[in-house]
Amino acid sequence: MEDHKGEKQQNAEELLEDAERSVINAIAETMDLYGVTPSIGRLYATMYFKHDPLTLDDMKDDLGMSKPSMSTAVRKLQDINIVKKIWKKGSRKDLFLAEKNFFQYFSHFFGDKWEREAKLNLSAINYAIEKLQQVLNDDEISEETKQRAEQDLRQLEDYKNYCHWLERLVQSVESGEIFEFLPIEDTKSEGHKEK
Amino acid sequence: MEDHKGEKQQNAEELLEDAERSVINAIAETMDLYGVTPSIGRLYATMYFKHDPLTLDDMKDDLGMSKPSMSTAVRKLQDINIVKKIWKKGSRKDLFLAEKNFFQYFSHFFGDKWEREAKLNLSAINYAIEKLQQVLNDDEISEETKQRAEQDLRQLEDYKNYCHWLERLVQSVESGEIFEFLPIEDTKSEGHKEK
DNA sequence: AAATACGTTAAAAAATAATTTAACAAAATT
DNA sequence: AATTTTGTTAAATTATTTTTTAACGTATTT
Repeated sequence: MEDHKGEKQQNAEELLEDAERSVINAIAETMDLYGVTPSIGRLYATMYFKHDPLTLDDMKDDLGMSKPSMSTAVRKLQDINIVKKIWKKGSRKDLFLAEKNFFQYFSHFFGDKWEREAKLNLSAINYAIEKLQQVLNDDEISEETKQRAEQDLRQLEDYKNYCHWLERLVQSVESGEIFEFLPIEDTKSEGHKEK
Repeated sequence: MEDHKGEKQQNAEELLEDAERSVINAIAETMDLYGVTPSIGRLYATMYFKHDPLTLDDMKDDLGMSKPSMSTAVRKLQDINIVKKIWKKGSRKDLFLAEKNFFQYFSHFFGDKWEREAKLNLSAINYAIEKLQQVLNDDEISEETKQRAEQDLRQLEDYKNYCHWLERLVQSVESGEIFEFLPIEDTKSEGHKEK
């Protein structure tokens, strides 16, 4: 009945696993909310609790998945800049470490997406505005068509303003300026670890 | 060779279609970026250019899809609060109208997600912190396990701060306070239409 | 009251996406 | 130089999601 570990010790390890598991699930579910697939979310969440960098084989063992899956998953995480490849003398294998500062995470994740969103849409909007102006500059066009063009144009000007606003949001997130407006507060006493 | 519409008129209509199509594609692609499926994104984008409310049959015809698809798609758009059901005297059919103010869109879309994210994670974090404290309060636990618990605890305190920050971000987005920090600027001369 | 119109749910089919196994190429070790 | 290790790509498989067709229930009209 007696094991090599004390039962208290064993219980403590279970508590710890349990604690980590609950947060891992929450993180993965959160990422799913923004279109990151559950497996990739789970990989990030698992790495979040690792204090040393992981190899692809470590990930494979931790998640019980194949190595090619880990390879592609970790690349996606690198693409959104929340996992970095680490160089370490001696190790032949690639090593990966997760970004643990969620403010950093937030900046990369949303910053990149918003930037892409603004660029993508501004390009389409400008193209559209040009076409609409061509319609409005022609006299032989029916009133109905012209009105629709005008209405579209008004709407797109608003949309354009939104895209520019997004760009400024990105800027303030990436520069950290936003944290002057919405400061990072510490619920616990000690000073916050910033990079 | 001559049609019932003047060829200029016909060309104008094509330009207009072309203009709208380019923006529709951009909006749908953008929404896809955040995990909204292409069809649902395309539906919203199509509705964005309609100035009168649409019925399910209108949508069906516009997108060339089945009515049940439209029914479920429009419900998802209602869920993220970017499409509203409209009541209109006389019409038996349900009528739907898209939110056209993208600042409003932004607030609903990200506000709701961030709120959910914060709540979900805070709940998991608090659960985890409780477990970890149990480990730390027990004397018969190995130093190694305790250190891991302490490290997790420190990390989770940071995570908690992030979640609270998210909550305040939501608040400032929903109250409109954020637009004092990052004002909505008009690239065109006229004043911006606010609700 | 019977018939039609409308929206939704359920089941089936089709289309996508995720995952694995196998094959490969590059680098390091023996 | 031959062999092993490592990471990635390609093809095949599996799983999931999306979409449709069919069936249903409610309300409206005739």
